Amino acid sequence: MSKKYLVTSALPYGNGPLHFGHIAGVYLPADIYVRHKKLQGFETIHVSGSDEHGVAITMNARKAGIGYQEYVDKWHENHKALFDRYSIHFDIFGRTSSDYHEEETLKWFKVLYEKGAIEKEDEQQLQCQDCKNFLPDRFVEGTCYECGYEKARGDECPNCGTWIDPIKLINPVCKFCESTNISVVDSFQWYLKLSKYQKEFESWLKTKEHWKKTVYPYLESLAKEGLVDRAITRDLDWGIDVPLKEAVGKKLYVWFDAPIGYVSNTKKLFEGTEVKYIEDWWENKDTVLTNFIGKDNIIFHGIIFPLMSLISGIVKPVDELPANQYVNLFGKQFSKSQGWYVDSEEAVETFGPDALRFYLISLIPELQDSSFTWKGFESKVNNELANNIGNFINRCLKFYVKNFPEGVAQSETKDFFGTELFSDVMKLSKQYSEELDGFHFKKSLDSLMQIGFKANQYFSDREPWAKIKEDETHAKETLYHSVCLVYLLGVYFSSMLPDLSEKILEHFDEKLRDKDFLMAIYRGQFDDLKKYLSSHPLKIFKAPKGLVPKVDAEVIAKLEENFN
RNA sequence: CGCGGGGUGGAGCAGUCUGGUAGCUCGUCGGGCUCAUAACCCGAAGGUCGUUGGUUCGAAUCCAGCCCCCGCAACCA
Repeated sequence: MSKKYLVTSALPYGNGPLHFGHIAGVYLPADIYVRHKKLQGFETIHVSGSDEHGVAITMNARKAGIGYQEYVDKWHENHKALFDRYSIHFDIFGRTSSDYHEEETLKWFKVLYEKGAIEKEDEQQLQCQDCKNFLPDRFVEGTCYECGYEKARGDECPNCGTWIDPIKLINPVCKFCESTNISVVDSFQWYLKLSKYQKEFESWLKTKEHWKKTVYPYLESLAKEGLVDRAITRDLDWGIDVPLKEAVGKKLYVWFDAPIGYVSNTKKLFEGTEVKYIEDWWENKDTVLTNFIGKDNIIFHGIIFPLMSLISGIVKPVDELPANQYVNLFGKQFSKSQGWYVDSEEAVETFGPDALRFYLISLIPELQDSSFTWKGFESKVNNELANNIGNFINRCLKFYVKNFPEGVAQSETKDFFGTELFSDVMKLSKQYSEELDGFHFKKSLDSLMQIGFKANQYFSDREPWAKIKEDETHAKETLYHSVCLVYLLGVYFSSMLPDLSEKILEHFDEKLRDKDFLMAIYRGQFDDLKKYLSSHPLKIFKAPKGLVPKVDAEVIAKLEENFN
């Protein structure tokens, strides 16, 4: 049985716009990986959806003066539309406020509860007596009992760094309604007893030593400190009801149900088909489960959800966790409220998906934070994508159409597949593919750029513009081989820059755009192509136009002004 | 002494596990070419690899200390 790939992207929280950090850190690499695996011929699905529960959503919906559902509806549509503009494709993009998700989540709760992994525990917490909200962490501010700083949050004092116990805060203030009428109330919540499964976790984690060094050592150190039980219920009026009689008014904590969203959305994807979402995918030993996430999610995807999976036995735990670091904006974290922000929707409307995807790939923070700048965007797109790839395709196709409008037959030239050029390109494409398999997106893109460089070098060395006057056969061969390279570039770019790829391939015969045909070439199998070329002249139907438009320096200068 | 990551020519990064003349892309400078999106090709300059000390015939790479930056710290989704 050959492998199949179940790829998930962190469910975007339905609470605000997505910025370049989300795109470059999670969704873009996931999209590229999925396209890559599909092109290689593996059965692959990309699952994600909106994460629509939790306190932050209730707060912001109230602030916006609209209902919770209406609020999350809005962001769900917004995120979907944005992904579409960036050509980020999901096989399903569902939502956690749906019935099918609630059903799946309750199943998990029941199984975990029956296995003794969930227990009720008493606790004290702050409650605002005016708005009646419970006040965990940052929903309360007050004076630090260690250093006297007046704006200490319920989780941490920004002044002295003390880890705050909110109950001990002096003069607490409710962040929902600014009331100071706050009292300590006795309460109880249900806890996921992770500490009971320390051994199971450690032996599972040992099988993940190959995970990258920003992930494995971190998890290892957390395991060493000992797993901590976590409350998975909340006093809220939005979310999934805790399915226990004594839990009236309590909801499941958003982080309990969010990762289950991967499973529930898969279920939804195959609804009404023969496919069994658990047996065929989530439990299948041939499935490689990969979670694309940002570094803030490592605990949930590297400890909590894997343990929920191991304990419940409902699904198998994650296989690959290529978590990325953060993309900053001019060196500082994105912050909508402080205006340190770029509207990613406006950006893609202005520059199109190819340019942005290209730059964002180079920013994928695989091992360390990276930084978005408009100047960087301009220089990367113009100097590399446009000048190297765009210009090569342009110079080559224009020359070809002008001088050989009827195309060139293979019999008129030396066999392309026997050339050193071809074997060089094969080496690079193999590298490209292997780097992608290992989640090394930047290096992978490098290999593609190397193909572009080889192509330009070949074209220049052979001087077809001069040869055409004295030795037409020579020029013909150069162009024939160069056009073959253009075609290969079109094929290889289909995982990284699908829009550009399509634009390139549009210049070729319909047969050469056939999906199976492309997949074979992507995998390095050229029999079909050879057969086609032996019986058809390679013809380009139209001169290229605006394949990779350059980014306008003046537009960039204006955009850059906002960040001085 | 909370945890993790990072500090490599002007910029962005690879190399560190498995020590052995410091590598890539961009930029800069010089040359070539003119088919092409003032693009492309060839060549050159530019780094005591954060810092101090240690191990070694030899350290960016191993060990110890220190300095600086970023993130996380499990109820920020």
